[in-house]
Amino acid sequence: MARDRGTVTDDRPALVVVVGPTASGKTEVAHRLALAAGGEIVSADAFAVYRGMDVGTAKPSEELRREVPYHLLDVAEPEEPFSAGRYAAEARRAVEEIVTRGALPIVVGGSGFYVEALLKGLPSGQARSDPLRAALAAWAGRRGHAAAHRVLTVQDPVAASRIPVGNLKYTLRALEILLWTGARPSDRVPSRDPWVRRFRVLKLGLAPGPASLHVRIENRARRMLDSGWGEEVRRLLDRGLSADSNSFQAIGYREVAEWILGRIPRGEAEARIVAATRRLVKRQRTWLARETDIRWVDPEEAVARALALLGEEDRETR
RNA sequence: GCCCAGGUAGCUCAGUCGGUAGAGCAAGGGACUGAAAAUCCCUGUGUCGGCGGUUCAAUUCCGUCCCUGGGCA
Repeated sequence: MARDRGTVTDDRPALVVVVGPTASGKTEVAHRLALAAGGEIVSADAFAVYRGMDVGTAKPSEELRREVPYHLLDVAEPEEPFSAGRYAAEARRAVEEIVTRGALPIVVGGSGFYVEALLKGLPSGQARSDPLRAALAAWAGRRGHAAAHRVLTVQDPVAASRIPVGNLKYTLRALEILLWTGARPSDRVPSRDPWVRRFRVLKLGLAPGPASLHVRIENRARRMLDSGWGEEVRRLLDRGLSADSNSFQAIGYREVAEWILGRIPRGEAEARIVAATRRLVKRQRTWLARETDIRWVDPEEAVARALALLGEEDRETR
């Protein structure tokens, strides 16, 4: 890190973070880097945390997981709600343990919010209540999103002014913070969390060109449908997983369910999945565009560049 | 060949009692403080199938041709 140059020593352990849009090849890069550098991987994927959701989340195969330890995969049941807070806590523990073992921690994933929660932390304190959240949702269902927003405007005009009336989810979240903590959401300060400062962070971004990325997205959707995604969804439905579950909001699961239930042809499901993935990639790019500390590298050269950069930092800070 | 119904934004369609048109989806841009592969915000000029005619003015009325779907032969 630039600000560390000039210090006499920097014996902090390295922490590699690989980010990039879906289908950019992050998983492969991270895995090869782990093999080359003696690393372990910490997934930063909001849906790969769920057990039994493998094909649709493009989870690394059993073979890969035998070659390199993976963390933060399969840590929750699909029926469970999950959260960025829980992710950050467990991922930090995983990173610390990897370092204790003397290995290189490599965080990789496309959930920008989760990566941020891990590195920068979230506002302190327990600020989530599922029962309250359910009650607020039921209330808003009767009264409407405009009424919910009006209540927020009275209680916290600053927060309300930042949230469009149509964004019920954000409005309810703000009311939840208000009712649960008693503090105004707009008064919550971003945590000045020192956790990440104990590492030399190397943040790599992978960004294939739009044309090749689109081809990769199409191939990926077809490959996933060919590799048992239908059976996977069938198993989830058979075990009674509700389509309203958080986990079932992952791209493709509803579409695949409609396909295997005979409501739409497979080609239709595939086309919708491709379109949804492209929209996701757009949102991911927008998110990543504001990060200033990413070193963008060619996916082909990512591993070599990462190894070089890790070595360079060692030399500079020796 | 005849009879119906259509041909309007990339797709599905609405609409103009004649004054050159608008929704949803797609696409593009953006936001993002514990649901994030989620949620939300912004962005709509297209020979209104072709050619003629009527009219100050036609995508809108009339004629004709072409195309699509359905029916009858």
